[in-house]
Amino acid sequence: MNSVQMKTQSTKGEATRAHILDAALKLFRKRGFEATTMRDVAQASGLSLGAAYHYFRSKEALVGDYYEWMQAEHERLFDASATPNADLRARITALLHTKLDLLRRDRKLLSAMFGNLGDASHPLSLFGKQTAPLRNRSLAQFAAVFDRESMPEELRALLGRGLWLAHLGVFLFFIHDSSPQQLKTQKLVETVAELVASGAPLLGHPLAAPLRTRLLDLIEPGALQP
Amino acid sequence: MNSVQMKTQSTKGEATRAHILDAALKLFRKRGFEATTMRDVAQASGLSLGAAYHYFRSKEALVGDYYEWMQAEHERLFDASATPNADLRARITALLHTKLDLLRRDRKLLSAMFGNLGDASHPLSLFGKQTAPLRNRSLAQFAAVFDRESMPEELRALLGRGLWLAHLGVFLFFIHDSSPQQLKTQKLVETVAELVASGAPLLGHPLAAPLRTRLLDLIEPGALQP
DNA sequence: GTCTATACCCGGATAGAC
DNA sequence: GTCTATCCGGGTATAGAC
Repeated sequence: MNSVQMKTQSTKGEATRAHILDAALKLFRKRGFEATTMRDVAQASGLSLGAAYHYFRSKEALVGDYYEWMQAEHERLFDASATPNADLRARITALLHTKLDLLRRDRKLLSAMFGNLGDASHPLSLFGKQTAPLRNRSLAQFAAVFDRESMPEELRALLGRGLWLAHLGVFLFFIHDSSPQQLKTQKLVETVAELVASGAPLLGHPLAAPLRTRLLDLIEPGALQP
Repeated sequence: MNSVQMKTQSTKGEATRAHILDAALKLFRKRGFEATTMRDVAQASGLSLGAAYHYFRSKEALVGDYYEWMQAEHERLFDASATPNADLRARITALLHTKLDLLRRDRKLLSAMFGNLGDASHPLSLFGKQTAPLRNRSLAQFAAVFDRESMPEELRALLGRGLWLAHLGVFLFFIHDSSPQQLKTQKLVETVAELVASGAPLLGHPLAAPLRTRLLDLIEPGALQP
Protein backbone atom coordinates (compact mmCIF):
# COMPACT_ATOMS: atom_id res chain seq x y z
CA MET A 1 0.00 0.00 0.00
CA ASN A 2 1.64 3.21 -1.05
CA SER A 3 0.63 6.83 -1.08
CA VAL A 4 -1.56 6.73 -4.15
CA GLN A 5 -4.68 4.99 -3.05
CA MET A 6 -8.43 4.96 -2.86
CA LYS A 7 -9.48 7.85 -0.72
CA THR A 8 -11.87 5.61 1.15
CA GLN A 9 -9.44 3.33 2.94
CA SER A 10 -5.90 4.47 2.51
CA THR A 11 -4.70 4.76 6.07
CA LYS A 12 -5.31 2.28 8.81
CA GLY A 13 -7.34 4.83 10.70
CA GLU A 14 -9.71 5.27 7.84
CA ALA A 15 -10.23 1.54 7.67
CA THR A 16 -11.07 1.45 11.36
CA ARG A 17 -13.42 4.34 10.91
CA ALA A 18 -15.20 2.56 8.09
CA HIS A 19 -15.36 -0.55 10.20
CA ILE A 20 -17.05 1.29 13.05
CA LEU A 21 -19.52 2.93 10.72
CA ASP A 22 -20.32 -0.43 9.23
CA ALA A 23 -20.99 -1.99 12.60
CA ALA A 24 -23.08 0.97 13.66
CA LEU A 25 -25.26 0.86 10.56
CA LYS A 26 -25.85 -2.84 11.02
CA LEU A 27 -27.13 -2.15 14.51
CA PHE A 28 -29.13 0.92 13.52
CA ARG A 29 -30.79 -1.10 10.79
CA LYS A 30 -31.66 -3.94 13.09
CA ARG A 31 -32.73 -2.10 16.21
CA GLY A 32 -33.16 1.50 15.15
CA PHE A 33 -31.11 4.53 16.04
CA GLU A 34 -32.31 5.24 19.54
CA ALA A 35 -32.29 1.70 20.74
CA THR A 36 -28.65 1.39 19.78
CA THR A 37 -26.07 2.69 22.24
CA MET A 38 -22.56 3.77 21.55
CA ARG A 39 -21.49 0.97 23.83
CA ASP A 40 -23.22 -1.46 21.50
CA VAL A 41 -21.47 0.05 18.55
CA ALA A 42 -18.10 -0.12 20.24
CA GLN A 43 -18.59 -3.71 21.26
CA ALA A 44 -19.79 -4.74 17.81
CA SER A 45 -16.70 -3.13 16.33
CA GLY A 46 -14.46 -4.96 18.78
CA LEU A 47 -13.31 -1.63 20.16
CA SER A 48 -13.64 0.29 23.36
CA LEU A 49 -16.13 3.07 23.87
CA GLY A 50 -13.36 5.63 23.90
CA ALA A 51 -11.98 4.39 20.60
CA ALA A 52 -15.36 4.73 18.94
CA TYR A 53 -15.57 8.31 20.13
CA HIS A 54 -12.12 8.91 18.81
CA TYR A 55 -13.48 8.38 15.29
CA PHE A 56 -16.95 9.82 15.67
CA ARG A 57 -17.46 12.78 17.92
CA SER A 58 -21.06 11.77 18.63
CA LYS A 59 -23.65 9.16 17.88
CA GLU A 60 -25.28 11.52 15.47
CA ALA A 61 -22.07 11.91 13.53
CA LEU A 62 -22.52 8.30 12.47
CA VAL A 63 -25.85 9.17 10.93
CA GLY A 64 -24.24 12.18 9.31
CA ASP A 65 -21.89 9.86 7.48
CA TYR A 66 -24.83 7.71 6.54
CA TYR A 67 -26.61 10.69 4.98
CA GLU A 68 -23.54 11.34 2.92
CA TRP A 69 -23.37 7.77 1.74
CA MET A 70 -27.07 7.73 0.94
CA GLN A 71 -26.92 10.80 -1.25
CA ALA A 72 -23.80 9.72 -3.12
CA GLU A 73 -25.25 6.29 -3.69
CA HIS A 74 -28.52 7.67 -4.96
CA GLU A 75 -26.74 9.89 -7.43
CA ARG A 76 -24.78 6.93 -8.65
CA LEU A 77 -27.79 4.65 -8.95
CA PHE A 78 -30.01 7.18 -10.62
CA ASP A 79 -27.37 8.19 -13.12
CA ALA A 80 -26.80 4.54 -13.92
CA SER A 81 -30.50 3.91 -14.46
CA ALA A 82 -31.00 6.97 -16.61
CA THR A 83 -32.64 6.26 -19.94
CA PRO A 84 -32.05 9.40 -21.97
CA ASN A 85 -35.26 9.33 -23.92
CA ALA A 86 -37.69 8.47 -21.16
CA ASP A 87 -40.58 10.84 -20.67
CA LEU A 88 -41.10 12.96 -17.58
CA ARG A 89 -43.33 10.44 -15.83
CA ALA A 90 -40.77 7.70 -16.28
CA ARG A 91 -37.93 9.89 -15.09
CA ILE A 92 -39.77 10.77 -11.92
CA THR A 93 -40.61 7.16 -11.29
CA ALA A 94 -36.99 6.16 -11.77
CA LEU A 95 -35.76 8.90 -9.47
CA LEU A 96 -38.02 7.77 -6.67
CA HIS A 97 -37.65 4.06 -7.21
CA THR A 98 -33.89 4.13 -7.19
CA LYS A 99 -33.97 5.90 -3.86
CA LEU A 100 -36.52 3.56 -2.37
CA ASP A 101 -34.61 0.51 -3.53
CA LEU A 102 -31.49 1.91 -2.00
CA LEU A 103 -33.17 2.40 1.35
CA ARG A 104 -35.51 -0.54 1.57
CA ARG A 105 -33.50 -2.23 4.29
CA ASP A 106 -32.99 1.01 6.16
CA ARG A 107 -36.53 1.85 7.08
CA LYS A 108 -35.88 1.65 10.81
CA LEU A 109 -32.90 3.88 10.49
CA LEU A 110 -34.83 6.36 8.42
CA SER A 111 -37.22 6.92 11.27
CA ALA A 112 -34.40 8.81 12.91
CA MET A 113 -34.28 11.10 9.89
CA PHE A 114 -37.83 12.16 10.52
CA GLY A 115 -37.26 12.49 14.21
CA ASN A 116 -35.85 15.97 13.84
CA LEU A 117 -38.14 17.32 11.20
CA GLY A 118 -39.58 19.80 13.66
CA ASP A 119 -36.28 21.18 14.85
CA ALA A 120 -34.18 22.82 12.18
CA SER A 121 -31.42 23.54 14.65
CA HIS A 122 -30.75 19.86 15.16
CA PRO A 123 -27.65 18.70 13.29
CA LEU A 124 -29.54 15.90 11.57
CA SER A 125 -32.64 17.85 10.65
CA LEU A 126 -33.53 17.54 6.99
CA PHE A 127 -34.30 21.23 6.98
CA GLY A 128 -31.35 22.39 9.03
CA LYS A 129 -28.32 24.39 8.10
CA GLN A 130 -25.91 21.56 8.69
CA THR A 131 -27.53 19.32 6.14
CA ALA A 132 -27.73 22.11 3.56
CA PRO A 133 -24.95 20.82 1.30
CA LEU A 134 -26.47 17.38 1.01
CA ARG A 135 -29.96 18.78 0.72
CA ASN A 136 -28.86 20.99 -2.14
CA ARG A 137 -27.35 18.08 -3.98
CA SER A 138 -30.59 16.21 -3.59
CA LEU A 139 -32.64 19.21 -4.67
CA ALA A 140 -30.47 19.55 -7.74
CA GLN A 141 -31.22 15.96 -8.68
CA PHE A 142 -34.92 16.57 -8.38
CA ALA A 143 -34.81 19.79 -10.34
CA ALA A 144 -32.80 18.13 -13.09
CA VAL A 145 -35.68 15.80 -13.81
CA PHE A 146 -37.45 18.72 -15.42
CA ASP A 147 -34.46 19.87 -17.45
CA ARG A 148 -35.73 18.46 -20.70
CA GLU A 149 -39.18 19.95 -20.42
CA SER A 150 -39.75 23.24 -22.12
CA MET A 151 -41.13 25.54 -19.49
CA PRO A 152 -40.31 28.87 -17.88
CA GLU A 153 -37.40 28.74 -15.49
CA GLU A 154 -39.48 29.74 -12.49
CA LEU A 155 -41.83 26.84 -13.06
CA ARG A 156 -38.91 24.48 -13.19
CA ALA A 157 -37.72 25.69 -9.82
CA LEU A 158 -41.17 25.32 -8.37
CA LEU A 159 -41.62 21.81 -9.64
CA GLY A 160 -38.20 20.69 -8.50
CA ARG A 161 -38.82 21.83 -4.96
CA GLY A 162 -42.35 20.59 -4.96
CA LEU A 163 -41.29 17.15 -6.06
CA TRP A 164 -38.57 17.12 -3.44
CA LEU A 165 -41.09 17.87 -0.73
CA ALA A 166 -43.45 15.27 -2.13
CA HIS A 167 -40.66 12.73 -1.95
CA LEU A 168 -40.38 13.35 1.77
CA GLY A 169 -44.03 12.45 2.04
CA VAL A 170 -43.45 9.32 0.03
CA PHE A 171 -40.67 8.41 2.40
CA LEU A 172 -42.80 8.86 5.43
CA PHE A 173 -45.35 6.57 3.85
CA PHE A 174 -42.57 4.15 3.00
CA ILE A 175 -41.39 3.93 6.57
CA HIS A 176 -44.83 2.94 7.77
CA ASP A 177 -45.62 0.71 4.83
CA SER A 178 -45.75 -2.88 6.00
CA SER A 179 -47.17 -4.28 2.78
CA PRO A 180 -44.92 -6.93 1.23
CA GLN A 181 -42.05 -5.34 -0.64
CA GLN A 182 -43.65 -2.02 0.22
CA LEU A 183 -45.93 -2.49 -2.74
CA LYS A 184 -48.22 0.26 -1.55
CA THR A 185 -45.37 2.69 -1.71
CA GLN A 186 -44.64 1.61 -5.27
CA LYS A 187 -48.19 2.47 -6.17
CA LEU A 188 -47.92 5.78 -4.42
CA VAL A 189 -44.80 6.56 -6.43
CA GLU A 190 -46.60 5.85 -9.65
CA THR A 191 -49.51 8.02 -8.65
CA VAL A 192 -47.23 10.86 -7.66
CA ALA A 193 -45.26 10.59 -10.88
CA GLU A 194 -48.42 10.66 -12.94
CA LEU A 195 -49.89 13.58 -11.05
CA VAL A 196 -46.75 15.66 -11.34
CA ALA A 197 -46.16 14.79 -14.97
CA SER A 198 -49.70 15.62 -15.98
CA GLY A 199 -50.00 18.55 -13.60
CA ALA A 200 -46.86 20.29 -14.77
CA PRO A 201 -48.33 21.54 -18.07
CA LEU A 202 -51.42 22.74 -16.23
CA LEU A 203 -49.29 24.75 -13.84
CA GLY A 204 -47.55 26.24 -16.84
CA HIS A 205 -50.79 27.53 -18.33
CA PRO A 206 -51.16 31.32 -18.20
CA LEU A 207 -54.34 30.96 -16.18
CA ALA A 208 -52.30 29.35 -13.40
CA ALA A 209 -49.88 32.27 -13.17
CA PRO A 210 -51.28 33.68 -9.92
CA LEU A 211 -51.14 30.30 -8.23
CA ARG A 212 -47.61 29.81 -9.50
CA THR A 213 -46.53 33.08 -7.97
CA ARG A 214 -48.10 32.29 -4.64
CA LEU A 215 -46.51 28.89 -4.46
CA LEU A 216 -43.13 30.27 -5.45
CA ASP A 217 -43.33 32.84 -2.69
CA LEU A 218 -43.96 30.12 -0.17
CA ILE A 219 -41.45 27.61 -1.39
CA GLU A 220 -38.48 29.78 -2.29
CA PRO A 221 -35.23 28.88 -0.62
CA GLY A 222 -34.82 30.84 2.55
CA ALA A 223 -38.53 31.53 2.77
CA LEU A 224 -38.49 30.28 6.31
CA GLN A 225 -35.20 31.66 7.53
CA PRO A 226 -35.37 34.92 9.49
CA MET B 1 -67.91 23.86 46.57
CA ASN B 2 -70.07 20.80 46.81
CA SER B 3 -70.23 17.51 45.01
CA VAL B 4 -71.59 18.88 41.77
CA GLN B 5 -68.58 20.49 40.27
CA MET B 6 -66.42 21.03 37.26
CA LYS B 7 -64.71 17.80 36.46
CA THR B 8 -61.46 19.63 36.02
CA GLN B 9 -60.61 20.64 39.56
CA SER B 10 -62.86 19.02 42.11
CA THR B 11 -60.43 17.26 44.43
CA LYS B 12 -57.22 18.66 45.73
CA GLY B 13 -55.24 16.10 43.80
CA GLU B 14 -56.73 17.18 40.56
CA ALA B 15 -55.78 20.75 41.30
CA THR B 16 -52.20 19.70 41.94
CA ARG B 17 -52.21 17.69 38.77
CA ALA B 18 -53.42 20.68 36.80
CA HIS B 19 -50.82 22.80 38.50
CA ILE B 20 -48.02 20.48 37.46
CA LEU B 21 -49.29 20.29 33.90
CA ASP B 22 -49.44 24.05 33.81
CA ALA B 23 -45.88 24.45 34.99
CA ALA B 24 -44.69 21.80 32.57
CA LEU B 25 -46.34 23.43 29.59
CA LYS B 26 -44.82 26.77 30.49
CA LEU B 27 -41.40 25.19 30.43
CA PHE B 28 -42.05 23.16 27.30
CA ARG B 29 -43.18 26.30 25.54
CA LYS B 30 -40.16 28.28 26.59
CA ARG B 31 -37.42 25.73 26.20
CA GLY B 32 -38.96 22.93 24.20
CA PHE B 33 -39.80 19.41 25.26
CA GLU B 34 -36.41 17.79 25.22
CA ALA B 35 -34.58 20.59 26.91
CA THR B 36 -36.98 20.40 29.83
CA THR B 37 -36.32 17.83 32.53
CA MET B 38 -38.76 16.36 34.98
CA ARG B 39 -36.65 17.90 37.69
CA ASP B 40 -37.30 21.29 36.16
CA VAL B 41 -41.01 20.59 36.08
CA ALA B 42 -41.06 19.49 39.69
CA GLN B 43 -39.12 22.50 40.84
CA ALA B 44 -41.29 24.91 38.88
CA SER B 45 -44.34 23.31 40.49
CA GLY B 46 -42.80 23.66 43.92
CA LEU B 47 -42.99 19.94 44.35
CA SER B 48 -40.57 17.08 44.60
CA LEU B 49 -39.64 14.92 41.68
CA GLY B 50 -41.52 12.02 43.19
CA ALA B 51 -44.68 14.05 43.49
CA ALA B 52 -44.56 14.97 39.84
CA TYR B 53 -44.22 11.31 38.96
CA HIS B 54 -47.09 10.52 41.26
CA TYR B 55 -49.37 12.44 38.91
CA PHE B 56 -47.74 11.74 35.58
CA ARG B 57 -46.20 8.39 34.92
CA SER B 58 -43.69 9.87 32.47
CA LYS B 59 -42.61 13.06 30.82
CA GLU B 60 -44.46 11.99 27.74
CA ALA B 61 -47.68 11.63 29.68
CA LEU B 62 -47.61 15.38 30.12
CA VAL B 63 -47.61 15.81 26.39
CA GLY B 64 -50.39 13.27 26.17
CA ASP B 65 -52.53 15.52 28.32
CA TYR B 66 -51.55 18.41 26.15
CA TYR B 67 -52.73 16.59 23.04
CA GLU B 68 -56.04 16.04 24.74
CA TRP B 69 -56.35 19.68 25.65
CA MET B 70 -55.37 20.78 22.18
CA GLN B 71 -57.99 18.67 20.47
CA ALA B 72 -60.78 19.64 22.85
CA GLU B 73 -59.89 23.27 22.55
CA HIS B 74 -59.80 23.14 18.78
CA GLU B 75 -63.22 21.57 18.67
CA ARG B 76 -64.52 24.29 20.94
CA LEU B 77 -62.92 27.12 19.00
CA PHE B 78 -63.93 25.83 15.61
CA ASP B 79 -67.50 25.21 16.64
CA ALA B 80 -67.65 28.69 18.07
CA SER B 81 -66.32 30.24 14.90
CA ALA B 82 -68.62 28.27 12.62
CA THR B 83 -70.62 30.41 10.25
CA PRO B 84 -73.32 28.10 8.96
CA ASN B 85 -73.55 29.51 5.49
CA ALA B 86 -69.91 29.87 4.69
CA ASP B 87 -68.68 28.15 1.57
CA LEU B 88 -66.23 25.29 1.50
CA ARG B 89 -63.18 27.46 1.05
CA ALA B 90 -64.11 29.58 4.05
CA ARG B 91 -64.82 26.57 6.20
CA ILE B 92 -61.44 25.06 5.44
CA THR B 93 -59.75 28.36 6.17
CA ALA B 94 -61.55 28.65 9.48
CA LEU B 95 -60.71 25.10 10.45
CA LEU B 96 -57.02 25.66 9.89
CA HIS B 97 -56.85 29.15 11.27
CA THR B 98 -58.54 28.28 14.52
CA LYS B 99 -56.01 25.55 15.05
CA LEU B 100 -53.06 27.73 14.18
CA ASP B 101 -54.25 30.51 16.44
CA LEU B 102 -54.64 28.03 19.23
CA LEU B 103 -51.09 26.81 18.81
CA ARG B 104 -49.20 29.91 17.87
CA ARG B 105 -47.37 30.14 21.16
CA ASP B 106 -46.68 26.40 21.21
CA ARG B 107 -44.49 26.07 18.19
CA LYS B 108 -41.51 24.85 20.18
CA LEU B 109 -43.60 22.28 21.86
CA LEU B 110 -45.09 21.13 18.61
CA SER B 111 -41.65 20.18 17.39
CA ALA B 112 -41.90 17.28 19.79
CA MET B 113 -45.09 16.17 18.04
CA PHE B 114 -43.19 15.76 14.82
CA GLY B 115 -40.32 14.06 16.54
CA ASN B 116 -42.02 10.71 16.46
CA LEU B 117 -43.56 10.85 13.04
CA GLY B 118 -41.32 8.08 11.86
CA ASP B 119 -42.05 5.69 14.68
CA ALA B 120 -45.68 4.65 14.96
CA SER B 121 -44.93 2.56 18.02
CA HIS B 122 -44.01 5.61 20.04
CA PRO B 123 -46.79 6.64 22.43
CA LEU B 124 -46.82 10.18 21.13
CA SER B 125 -46.64 9.39 17.44
CA LEU B 126 -49.33 11.10 15.45
CA PHE B 127 -49.80 7.88 13.52
CA GLY B 128 -49.61 5.51 16.44
CA LYS B 129 -52.21 3.34 18.05
CA GLN B 130 -52.17 5.21 21.32
CA THR B 131 -53.16 8.47 19.74
CA ALA B 132 -55.90 6.84 17.68
CA PRO B 133 -58.84 8.20 19.71
CA LEU B 134 -57.66 11.77 19.45
CA ARG B 135 -56.65 11.34 15.85
CA ASN B 136 -60.09 10.06 15.00
CA ARG B 137 -61.75 13.02 16.62
CA SER B 138 -59.53 15.29 14.60
CA LEU B 139 -60.20 13.35 11.41
CA ALA B 140 -63.92 13.62 12.05
CA GLN B 141 -63.61 17.38 12.28
CA PHE B 142 -61.82 17.53 8.99
CA ALA B 143 -64.26 15.21 7.27
CA ALA B 144 -67.20 17.24 8.58
CA VAL B 145 -66.03 20.23 6.60
CA PHE B 146 -67.26 18.48 3.50
CA ASP B 147 -70.62 17.48 4.96
CA ARG B 148 -72.56 20.15 3.16
CA GLU B 149 -71.09 19.42 -0.23
CA SER B 150 -73.01 17.10 -2.44
CA MET B 151 -70.61 14.39 -3.46
CA PRO B 152 -70.31 10.64 -3.31
CA GLU B 153 -69.50 9.32 0.13
CA GLU B 154 -66.18 7.84 -0.92
CA LEU B 155 -65.00 11.19 -2.19
CA ARG B 156 -65.92 12.76 1.10
CA ALA B 157 -63.77 10.25 2.95
CA LEU B 158 -60.90 10.84 0.60
CA LEU B 159 -61.05 14.59 0.93
CA GLY B 160 -61.32 14.48 4.70
CA ARG B 161 -58.23 12.37 5.05
CA GLY B 162 -56.39 14.27 2.40
CA LEU B 163 -57.07 17.56 4.09
CA TRP B 164 -56.01 16.11 7.41
CA LEU B 165 -52.69 15.04 5.95
CA ALA B 166 -52.29 18.41 4.29
CA HIS B 167 -52.82 20.06 7.64
CA LEU B 168 -49.86 18.19 9.02
CA GLY B 169 -47.79 19.69 6.26
CA VAL B 170 -49.13 23.13 7.10
CA PHE B 171 -48.13 22.56 10.68
CA LEU B 172 -44.64 21.57 9.77
CA PHE B 173 -44.37 24.75 7.76
CA PHE B 174 -45.84 26.66 10.68
CA ILE B 175 -43.20 25.40 13.07
CA HIS B 176 -40.41 26.63 10.87
CA ASP B 177 -42.11 29.84 9.87
CA SER B 178 -40.27 32.75 11.39
CA SER B 179 -42.10 35.44 9.46
CA PRO B 180 -43.90 37.92 11.74
CA GLN B 181 -47.15 36.48 13.01
CA GLN B 182 -46.38 33.49 10.83
CA LEU B 183 -47.83 35.41 7.94
CA LYS B 184 -46.37 32.99 5.45
CA THR B 185 -48.32 30.20 7.03
CA GLN B 186 -51.49 32.25 6.74
CA LYS B 187 -50.86 32.53 3.04
CA LEU B 188 -50.21 28.85 2.79
CA VAL B 189 -53.51 28.15 4.51
CA GLU B 190 -55.35 30.27 2.01
CA THR B 191 -53.65 28.58 -0.88
CA VAL B 192 -54.43 25.14 0.49
CA ALA B 193 -58.06 26.06 1.12
CA GLU B 194 -58.44 27.39 -2.36
CA LEU B 195 -56.78 24.40 -3.96
CA VAL B 196 -58.89 21.91 -2.05
CA ALA B 197 -62.11 23.80 -2.56
CA SER B 198 -61.59 24.14 -6.27
CA GLY B 199 -60.02 20.74 -6.67
CA ALA B 200 -62.82 18.84 -4.97
CA PRO B 201 -65.29 19.14 -7.86
CA LEU B 202 -62.57 18.09 -10.27
CA LEU B 203 -61.88 14.98 -8.24
CA GLY B 204 -65.59 14.27 -8.34
CA HIS B 205 -65.71 14.28 -12.11
CA PRO B 206 -66.26 10.85 -13.68
CA LEU B 207 -63.02 11.18 -15.58
CA ALA B 208 -61.18 11.26 -12.26
CA ALA B 209 -62.69 7.99 -11.07
CA PRO B 210 -59.53 5.90 -11.59
CA LEU B 211 -57.41 8.39 -9.72
CA ARG B 212 -59.97 8.50 -6.93
CA THR B 213 -59.84 4.76 -6.54
CA ARG B 214 -56.07 4.69 -6.44
CA LEU B 215 -55.90 7.39 -3.83
CA LEU B 216 -58.55 5.74 -1.72
CA ASP B 217 -56.63 2.49 -1.78
CA LEU B 218 -53.57 4.26 -0.50
CA ILE B 219 -55.19 6.41 2.10
CA GLU B 220 -57.77 4.08 3.60
CA PRO B 221 -57.60 3.64 7.33
CA GLY B 222 -55.46 0.69 8.18
CA ALA B 223 -53.75 0.81 4.82
CA LEU B 224 -50.41 0.74 6.55
CA GLN B 225 -51.13 -1.66 9.39
CA PRO B 226 -50.03 -5.24 8.88
C1' DG C 1 -54.16 9.73 48.96
C1' DT C 2 -50.34 13.18 48.94
C1' DC C 3 -45.77 14.09 49.05
C1' DT C 4 -40.44 13.90 50.20
C1' DA C 5 -36.05 12.03 49.82
C1' DT C 6 -32.96 9.15 48.00
C1' DA C 7 -31.02 5.73 45.34
C1' DC C 8 -30.61 3.35 41.08
C1' DC C 9 -29.43 2.35 36.34
C1' DC C 10 -28.43 3.72 31.95
C1' DG C 11 -26.39 6.17 28.18
C1' DG C 12 -23.79 9.97 26.05
C1' DA C 13 -19.60 12.02 26.43
C1' DT C 14 -14.76 12.99 28.23
C1' DA C 15 -9.98 12.59 30.59
C1' DG C 16 -5.94 10.92 30.75
C1' DA C 17 -2.75 6.82 31.08
C1' DC C 18 -0.50 3.69 28.06
C1' DG D 1 -4.86 5.12 18.51
C1' DT D 2 -6.63 2.59 22.07
C1' DC D 3 -7.85 1.61 26.59
C1' DT D 4 -10.04 2.14 31.42
C1' DA D 5 -12.22 4.91 34.52
C1' DT D 6 -15.18 8.41 35.38
C1' DC D 7 -18.43 12.25 35.02
C1' DC D 8 -22.89 13.93 34.35
C1' DG D 9 -27.55 14.11 33.93
C1' DG D 10 -31.59 11.89 32.46
C1' DG D 11 -35.80 8.86 33.58
C1' DT D 12 -37.39 5.79 36.96
C1' DA D 13 -38.49 3.18 41.35
C1' DT D 14 -39.41 2.97 46.00
C1' DA D 15 -39.46 3.49 51.05
C1' DG D 16 -41.80 5.71 53.90
C1' DA D 17 -43.55 10.36 56.38
C1' DC D 18 -47.80 12.66 56.92
